[in-house]
Amino acid sequence: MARPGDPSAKSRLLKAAEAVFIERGLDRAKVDDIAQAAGLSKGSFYLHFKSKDEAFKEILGGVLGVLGENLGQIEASREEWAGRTFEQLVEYWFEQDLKIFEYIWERRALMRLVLEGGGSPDYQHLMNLFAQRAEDTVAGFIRYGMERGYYRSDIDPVHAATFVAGGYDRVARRLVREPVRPDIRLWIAEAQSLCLRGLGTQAFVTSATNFYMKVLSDALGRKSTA
Amino acid sequence: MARPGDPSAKSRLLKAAEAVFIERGLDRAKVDDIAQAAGLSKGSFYLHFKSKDEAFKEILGGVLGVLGENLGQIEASREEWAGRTFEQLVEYWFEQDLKIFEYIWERRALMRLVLEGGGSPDYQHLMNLFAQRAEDTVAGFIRYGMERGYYRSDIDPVHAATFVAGGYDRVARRLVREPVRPDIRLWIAEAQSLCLRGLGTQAFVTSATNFYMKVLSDALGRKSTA
Amino acid sequence: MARPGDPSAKSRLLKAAEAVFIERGLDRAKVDDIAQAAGLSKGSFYLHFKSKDEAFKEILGGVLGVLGENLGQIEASREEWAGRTFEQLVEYWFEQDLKIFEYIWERRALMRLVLEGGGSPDYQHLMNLFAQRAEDTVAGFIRYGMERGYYRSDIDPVHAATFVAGGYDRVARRLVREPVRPDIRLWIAEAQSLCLRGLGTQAFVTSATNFYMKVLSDALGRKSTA
Amino acid sequence: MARPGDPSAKSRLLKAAEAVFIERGLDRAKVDDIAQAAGLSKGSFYLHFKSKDEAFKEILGGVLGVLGENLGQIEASREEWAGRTFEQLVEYWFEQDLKIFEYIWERRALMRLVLEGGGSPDYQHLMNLFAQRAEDTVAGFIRYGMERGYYRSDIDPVHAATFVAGGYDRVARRLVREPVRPDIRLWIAEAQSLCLRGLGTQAFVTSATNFYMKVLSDALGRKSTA
DNA sequence: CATGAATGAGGGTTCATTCAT
DNA sequence: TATGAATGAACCCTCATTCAT
Repeated sequence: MARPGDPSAKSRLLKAAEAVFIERGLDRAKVDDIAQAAGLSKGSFYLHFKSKDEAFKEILGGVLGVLGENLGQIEASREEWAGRTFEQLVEYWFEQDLKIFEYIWERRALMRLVLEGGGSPDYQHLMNLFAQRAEDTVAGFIRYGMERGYYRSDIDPVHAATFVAGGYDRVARRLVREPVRPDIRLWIAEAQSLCLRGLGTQAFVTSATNFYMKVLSDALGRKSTA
Repeated sequence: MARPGDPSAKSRLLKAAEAVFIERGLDRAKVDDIAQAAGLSKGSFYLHFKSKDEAFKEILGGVLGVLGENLGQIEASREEWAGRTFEQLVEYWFEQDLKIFEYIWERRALMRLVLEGGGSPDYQHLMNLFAQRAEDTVAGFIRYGMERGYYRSDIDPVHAATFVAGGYDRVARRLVREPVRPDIRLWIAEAQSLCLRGLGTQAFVTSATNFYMKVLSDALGRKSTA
Repeated sequence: MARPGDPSAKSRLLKAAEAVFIERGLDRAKVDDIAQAAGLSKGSFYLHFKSKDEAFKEILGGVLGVLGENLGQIEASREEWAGRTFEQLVEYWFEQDLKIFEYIWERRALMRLVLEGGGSPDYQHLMNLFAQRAEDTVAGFIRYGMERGYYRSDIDPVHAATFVAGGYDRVARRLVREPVRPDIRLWIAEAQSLCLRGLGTQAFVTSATNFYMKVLSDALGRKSTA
Repeated sequence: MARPGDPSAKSRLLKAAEAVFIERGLDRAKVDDIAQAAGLSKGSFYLHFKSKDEAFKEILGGVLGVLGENLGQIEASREEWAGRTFEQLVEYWFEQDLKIFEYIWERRALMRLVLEGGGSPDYQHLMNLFAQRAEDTVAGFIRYGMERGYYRSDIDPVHAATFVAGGYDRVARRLVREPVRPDIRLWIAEAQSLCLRGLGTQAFVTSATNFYMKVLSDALGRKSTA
């Protein structure tokens, strides 16, 4: 029996699909279950998606898109950096990472599915595409930092970016598996601190350390009161 | 066509099944692939297992059995505890946990599959059974400790056991996802230390702390030389 | 969304349906394609036709109707035949057949679909119905011819009609598959000549032969100048 | 319920598939029907064919293979032609074409399906491949005939082959639609005669004409006695 | 009348399971 | 015991048809 055209149909299907994919994985997720979870029929699913895989790709694209936009914003903001102090840049970087990791945390169930290949190896290339994008962004930063004298001049930006991006990836993979919300600020502070200590010139490291010390002591404060 | 009866057939099938389950998950694992990986035919698989699920259950039962045996040994050894000192008991406990977690680490690929439901929710109850068993064992210990005066007398052994067993479970889940072998002794020391500090009487904690201090400083030593 | 009521809607749909049926066959023709080819929506299609099959039946009915009308006209004209000469009758018969075969040629793409069952055996009975109708008409003629002494008296009109109708059918089937327009007059002359030679009395055959000779020599003339 | 392994299963499936394809076309043919017509289940069909299309391709490949072999034999026999007279060559050519057209006639139901695209346009390219092959063979002949002086020297072999191959194709297409076995010898004689008259030098045509006259008069003899 | 989102039966394909050899 | 052809349930996807707007 037909229903009135419902403009929310697709978003309801996406939501339902996400839930079912998260619960059962790409393979065990039945299109029928997704459709019914959205209050629709199997046929309707195919009005909005070419295939089950397509729906998964769209969900995947959604999160990768948000993450990509964040990377884009960071890159776009580079022009404004010229007038800032070390401390301001470190803080800006910190806030950006925080935003990204908060998003990952919020959508951790899906992100976990995504990071683990969606129950299928067929989508690894999308992840790889995004990983490359992230690595390129990191490489751009490292080059910028080297030009400004923040980072040591003997660094190979590409190799360093590979390493740093790999580190972030690992942190994200751990984050999505945390049973309870960890202190994300602390995680980031640790990761960034590591990067800075690894890459930075003496002056920059000293400068940045103050910022991270504060974050860490705040974190300890939170921990001890928690 | 027929091959000579091979007594190793079943164990080869189990090994092959484990490998294929780990690689592809329960669903994507084809019986044909398992049989061929064991150098046998699909038909032979069914001579040894009632179904694919049965084979999975048997593998699952294997690891849970080993873990269960460990729990059994601990429980069985309780009679011998009477004549031991605090320190000896703590050390004994530590060694038992170490043995269990080493086993989990060795079979981490399979354990991961197991802990994550084998790619299917159908086996969660087996996991739950084992979890209950572990929780009961823990509760038994807590009661024993309370009787002996090691643990505070205001503890609810069941609630406490739930919490402690949950903690261990989480540690195991993290362990099976570690990309490189972590310092398992350190992990256990931290977990046990937490339990003891949470549960123990003052005297017992002080006593045990020496042991854990040693483990921790050994761990730091390992880390700094690594 | 809604368009103004358009009285041409149904005829546009019929035209579009015919085109799509011819191009893709009954099965592969999608209602959506038909509707869009008519500049309408799927829903509109169902305002005018109960089903896709119904639309096909209507198209089929259209051509069979035209052909049937021709048969009807021939039968209805029988009263006027009394006053005519052999030659006039032969010529009249020739012109009627010509009209029918010209129509078949004009609509050969559709007729081919029709004659081949519309890509589906479900409509064979409609064809059979028409075939029966044609055969009955032929039988009526044969009886008329026998009464008048044109045809031999030892003919079984039903059997003969079956044969003759089958012959015509075959000619039609061949016609619709001709890549270029053949000399339809010639085809008819040959078919009719065959019928007459098979059925007619000596006097009638002689009489009619003159007519066919003329057609044939005209045909040769056309061929030689073409 | 399992049956004993039957080595004839695939050939029975092919036979059944051919029958069902011929009866219903590629689209309306259900795999289930094919399997059951072969006394097997749907699943068994997929033991022998990757897909329904694959089965069709295999059948198609079978007939095109036989036809291709015939072309191959003709080409391979060219070395032996040197010592022969015109008449012998013409007769040889005639017999080869006869063999091919007899085969087409024997398998006309399938050939018709093939020539009409199998109810689907997806296999046209296989037909086109074969058509090209045939055209190339014809072109080879024309070149040979020109070298030997049988054919006029002002011919473009490629263009001529295109025309001749197209003619043969049309003859085949008509043949497969004949309701009763036509006089294939006559058809070939007419086609070849046309080719020879179109292509041959005066001497060759005269020479060949005798042969064809004989075939034609035999055909008339057959017709008049039939 | 027109629309197009919604429906669900139908059929292709996969693969766990059976069983005659 | 070992084999692998045969089976058929299950699930994805298509598209004719319905109906609220």
